[in-house]
Amino acid sequence: MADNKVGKTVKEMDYVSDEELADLADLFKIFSDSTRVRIIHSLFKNEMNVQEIADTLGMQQSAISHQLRILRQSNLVKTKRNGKTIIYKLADDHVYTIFEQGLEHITE
Amino acid sequence: MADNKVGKTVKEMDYVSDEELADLADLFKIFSDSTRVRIIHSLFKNEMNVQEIADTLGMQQSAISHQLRILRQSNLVKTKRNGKTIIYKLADDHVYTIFEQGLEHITE
DNA sequence: ACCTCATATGAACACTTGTTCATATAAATA
DNA sequence: TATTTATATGAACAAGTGTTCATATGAGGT
Repeated sequence: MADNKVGKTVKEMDYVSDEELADLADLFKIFSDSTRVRIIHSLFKNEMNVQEIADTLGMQQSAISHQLRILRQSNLVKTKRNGKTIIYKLADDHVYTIFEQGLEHITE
Repeated sequence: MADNKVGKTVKEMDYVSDEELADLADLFKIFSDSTRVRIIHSLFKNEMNVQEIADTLGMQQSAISHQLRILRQSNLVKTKRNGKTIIYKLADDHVYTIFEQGLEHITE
């Protein structure tokens, strides 16, 4: 801790394995596409079905569906059925914090 | 705020422009490569010159130098000269917080 | 001033990624 | 059960990315 140049820690950052660091990179890779970022951001306010998301972003249903699959596989979104449509919502609010930190870095 | 599904905010997440969201994606894109993540992580402990980083990661000097250029252009690392070598250090400790949040998400 | 050597750069390559278009799938409702 | 329709999927393509190899650059030390 004493030789830690960047100050206090919440989770200790020493001794993180290369595998964990690779997983970390994979997580950030999901946030590295603006379509996915816009999808996530739009889900902060309301849960939505696929077509609503597509309409909100002004993109094709297929493109959105492909991206939703990636978000699903990473357990970042959850789904539930409502009649004929499938409604997407964020899996947890961890992403919110990560986005906040990122935005703070950008707008400084 | 009342209709915010994910709870309290530090920085308000409503009304973020598409341009800001694109910038956010670009920031995460930098963290989406495991080499860059490993470089950043190794700089948490000590500042290092290019060859030291390459040796630490077991990679070629050229590969590291290419990645350091990306980190430099994003103002994530700073350089100073020490004799013949150029020493890299993190520009600020914002990255540390972002990494922590990411690691917490992974290890939960 | 001239080497030396650490770092930076450019071209080439294989690999990955996001979108579109066309179509398959499957649950709902008549 | 048949039909409808929202969503998912696969192939194809263009664009982007990270590494290697070879070489340029330029500041340091003599």
